[in-house]
Amino acid sequence: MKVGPDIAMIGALVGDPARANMLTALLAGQALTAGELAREAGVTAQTASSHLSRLEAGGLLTQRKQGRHRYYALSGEDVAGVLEAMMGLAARTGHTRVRTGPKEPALRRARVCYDHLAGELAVGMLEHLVARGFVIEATDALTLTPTGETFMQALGLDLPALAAARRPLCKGCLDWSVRRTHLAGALGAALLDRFYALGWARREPGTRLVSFTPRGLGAFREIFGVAPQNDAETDSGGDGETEATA
Amino acid sequence: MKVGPDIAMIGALVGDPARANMLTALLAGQALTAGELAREAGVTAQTASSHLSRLEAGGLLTQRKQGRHRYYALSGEDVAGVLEAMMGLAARTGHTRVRTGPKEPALRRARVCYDHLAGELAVGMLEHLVARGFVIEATDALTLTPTGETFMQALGLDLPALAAARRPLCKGCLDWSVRRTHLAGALGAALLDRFYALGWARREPGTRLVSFTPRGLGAFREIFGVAPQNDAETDSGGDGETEATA
DNA sequence: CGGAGCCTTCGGCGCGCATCGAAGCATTGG
DNA sequence: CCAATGCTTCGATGCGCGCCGAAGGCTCCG
Repeated sequence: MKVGPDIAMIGALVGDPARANMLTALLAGQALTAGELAREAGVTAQTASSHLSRLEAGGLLTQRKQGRHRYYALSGEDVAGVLEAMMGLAARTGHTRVRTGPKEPALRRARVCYDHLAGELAVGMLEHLVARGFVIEATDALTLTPTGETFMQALGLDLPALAAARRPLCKGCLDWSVRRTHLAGALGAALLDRFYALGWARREPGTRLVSFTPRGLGAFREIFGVAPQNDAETDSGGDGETEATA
Repeated sequence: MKVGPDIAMIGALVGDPARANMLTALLAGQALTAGELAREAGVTAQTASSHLSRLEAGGLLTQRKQGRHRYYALSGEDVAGVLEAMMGLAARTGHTRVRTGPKEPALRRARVCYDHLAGELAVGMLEHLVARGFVIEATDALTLTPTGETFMQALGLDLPALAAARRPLCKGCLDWSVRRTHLAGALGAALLDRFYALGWARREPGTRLVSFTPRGLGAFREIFGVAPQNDAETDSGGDGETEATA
């Protein structure tokens, strides 16, 4: 009985602004040091330390010592998924400023979600994969079909290696901007890596932005049939997420 | 732009044990009164009231006045989705025991709601009554038409007696399985009684379950045109907690 | 109408915890 | 060895808010 308290613990962890800022910063997928997270959250190192151990004790974060640094990262993809879902909720319930910030549109277009692609492009991609029968979308479960495997291998993915990993191959992740499922899991991560390797896109350092080159966008659209709309540039710069404001 | 604080607000709402209990209680889908939720959360009515307005202000709950009760329900499927995702997280991080409620499907199909029928069967029945012009459904108000009166009398209902009662003849009542209105009021209660009398169905003692006999289900479907799908059995007893009562 | 049930608002109490200053370990580098 | 950096622990402070008792508003019922 009493499942309430359990989810309350998760909620309470996310419920503090400082911790929420840390978590959203870590949504970018890369591990950050305690100091960076403190700055990100706008609190002192002591306070951040307290928050971080709390988050780790709660199972949301993993920690790795390296030299005199302590690197923190989300403990898993599911954490990222829940956070994204909560962002979506916050957006829908309208208690968030709908005021679109300067770099919002680009984020909405293509960004990294933990280790895979998110945003309109990602949603469109999955949509296309499903339409062509490469992926089957049941309730909450995604499966790669045999023809889908062929397709992925043609893209240059090493499927056997992916299948060998303990990690689930396909997973759905709710996208907060589009409010639709996009592809996560080992396959989602591998695809994003492939896009980088092909020179189609690259990370904007310090942000969650994924910016596609014109050539990459063209290739992406040709293969995945995602609607055009050029997002083109990203102003970059900026701090690390959370803030921005005009 | 502060996306952090937004998810922090959601988190904080879920983060309080009392509120978390309310939310998980509502996760079953059915709307509950403020009092029931107070009991569910183990707090007094005043405290619950405060929590509920907070949850409503936060956009997680919707509220509907019905008589001297105030029914609260999750504001949408996405809220339920986020809550379940959080429960999943809590389960994974090992800070909880998972409890799966395997008694739900039958309840979803047909159950008693106070004194009338609820569940898919009930929603389908009202749908049919409206489609055939026996009942007119305005916003929040249901009216029995003359042809509807004839129909009810053909079923063996004593309409004059029902009309004589102080109790409103027709009333709408929220149902969670289809998130639609089903028929309550004196007519709804009389219909359920009639089903019992006809031997179509009977209560499972100690639960809210209403189990139809095969013959009764057939007759019901013939008359009200509700989609087939045999509900077959009802498992075990279950606790019954939350709700019910008279 | 008056009484009862359901719920909300108001006021005050008290705990929890986020926060920061200062000090204590650890690691790196000279 | 000492100094510097990165992070943690300790202690104290203050605010937020969860909680309930009491009182008021609605609604239903006889």
